[in-house]
Amino acid sequence: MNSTTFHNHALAFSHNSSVISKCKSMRHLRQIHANLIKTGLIADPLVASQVLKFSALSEHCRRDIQYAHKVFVQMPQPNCFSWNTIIRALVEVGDNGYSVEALNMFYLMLESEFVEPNKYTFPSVLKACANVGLVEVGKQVHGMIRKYGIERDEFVLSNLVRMYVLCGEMADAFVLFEDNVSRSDCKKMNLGNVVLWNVMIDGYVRAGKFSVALEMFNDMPDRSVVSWNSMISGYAQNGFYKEAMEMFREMQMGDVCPNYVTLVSVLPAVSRLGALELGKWIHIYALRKGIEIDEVLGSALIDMYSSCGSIIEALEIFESLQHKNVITWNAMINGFAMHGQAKDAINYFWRMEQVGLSASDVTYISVLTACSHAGLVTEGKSIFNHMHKVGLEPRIEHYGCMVDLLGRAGLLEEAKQLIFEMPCTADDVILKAFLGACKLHGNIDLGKRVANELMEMSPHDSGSYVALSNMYASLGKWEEVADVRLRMKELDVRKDPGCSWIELDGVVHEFLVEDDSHPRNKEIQYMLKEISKQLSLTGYMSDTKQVFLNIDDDEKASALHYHSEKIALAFGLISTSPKTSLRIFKNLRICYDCHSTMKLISRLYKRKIVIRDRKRFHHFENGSCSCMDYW
DNA sequence: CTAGGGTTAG
Repeated sequence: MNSTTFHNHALAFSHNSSVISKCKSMRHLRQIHANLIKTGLIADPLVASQVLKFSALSEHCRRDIQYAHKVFVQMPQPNCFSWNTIIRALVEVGDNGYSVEALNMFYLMLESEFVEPNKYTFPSVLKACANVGLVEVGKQVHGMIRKYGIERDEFVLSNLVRMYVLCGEMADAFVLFEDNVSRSDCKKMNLGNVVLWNVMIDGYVRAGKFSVALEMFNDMPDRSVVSWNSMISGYAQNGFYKEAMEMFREMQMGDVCPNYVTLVSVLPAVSRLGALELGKWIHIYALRKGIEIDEVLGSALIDMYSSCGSIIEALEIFESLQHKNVITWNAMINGFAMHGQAKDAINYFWRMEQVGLSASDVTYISVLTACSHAGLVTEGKSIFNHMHKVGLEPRIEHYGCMVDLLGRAGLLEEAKQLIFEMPCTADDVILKAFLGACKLHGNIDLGKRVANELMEMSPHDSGSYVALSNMYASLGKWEEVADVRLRMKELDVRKDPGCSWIELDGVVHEFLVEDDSHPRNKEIQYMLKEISKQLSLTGYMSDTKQVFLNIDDDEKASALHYHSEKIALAFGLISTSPKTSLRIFKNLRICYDCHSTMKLISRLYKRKIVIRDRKRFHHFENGSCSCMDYW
């Protein structure tokens, strides 16, 4: 190559390189690529690498791994950078990547005599091992890393530890972690160090070892936003909602600011606890901080608002989102389902298909639940059939919805038939739905059989015993009730304690059945007496049919007055100014008596009362409930 | 060229 052509070449390269770096679409890249082939400039490994890098890893547009692969295999002598690029692209594409392909590519790289893997190669290779859970391969790779003497590189090291963590080998991860953390001076706690702690914390959270994770979290010298996020999402995903929210609160006391992921992680906990005030704060925080409300954060907000009783605000978020994916629609449809707005759920279900998104299996669960809670049998059936039409195989959850839909509507025979006909074997949830229907429609014979089957299936689940006992109680068969209770005692099965909570000024107050532990218990008790006095003035008689105990009517009535939602209600009434609406949450489903009481109170005290029970919302206003007494 | 995320039958 003489100096002129070299000069031209260098010019051409810098020109093409900048063209590629400004490239915004694969279409555009193809044009440039074609041109490079025509002019022969593609022969320059640096130019070819740029083309490869764009098609494999561009962040401006959808990557095209197939195209990248074609570019790569046409390279006569790919350099180390090219190998690293294609391996990383293979690991990163899609959800779990083409990890096996990436590993195969890595093996080819090892065989190539022109290149050696370097510290940029191994992070991707380790990720591939972790993705497919190949610890043995990971260990071999670990050996190679040692041989190359790059084990101490912070990126290599953190990926190495993460590989062990994701393969469930916490002991191996810990050895590496400890070796490297104790080695470093306390003075220079660098970023790589925080990452190692974070990876370990994440590992313990994944392994369910929350106390170890927390201990490490407390011990670590420096916490980044990721450290907080790992703890928060770990708690939230494992049902430790209070802990997740507590962490989030604590985080705000410190100097690390919540980011996008923090919000997305904590919102499910806020939803489950119904902490609307905090949820609103998070929404405003995102707006104030300029955190983009995309379809992911948007879906979490929709779920939060609808789970906290504010379906209108949920809808506002939904409408405001430019990009909506299936999960966004699901969150909205599920919101309608929870609020008993079955017609809306169904409308949005069809609208979703109109805008070209196909409903997922989750969508069907939500829309079928909506039909079930509203008694829309015909609609539910046709939507269930629609599933077949679009080629979605109903899962047991869908059959569960249908059994519930039919059973609730009193079509017990049809429900039973479906249980026999469905391709999967009935699980406890299906039988519980059916049992609930038997109970609702007073079919004691069928109910008894299902309850017994259920008790055999899961003898330590209190549900079947309670349902059976309630069925007997409603028929006044006290001997049988005592019998069921004896069986429970023998097997040490306990009724799930009812629990309700109410959020006032951002603080969640929790009440159990017959709870007298609240600091304002005296006033609460006084209010409860006042309520029952008011109720009896209207001639209301407690419905004691569903009381679990065989005691006399007076005692039963008082037992009902101490259901946790009533205590929470009394507390809400004495703690808020007149006309304020009250939102109460309950871990179980609301009982018939509490439901009637709430209706009356909404009229007597002129309060809107919103109750979220285990499954859905009840909006009480002026003596009636949004569920139209069908729940 | 490291770590963290949303919807789901009783």
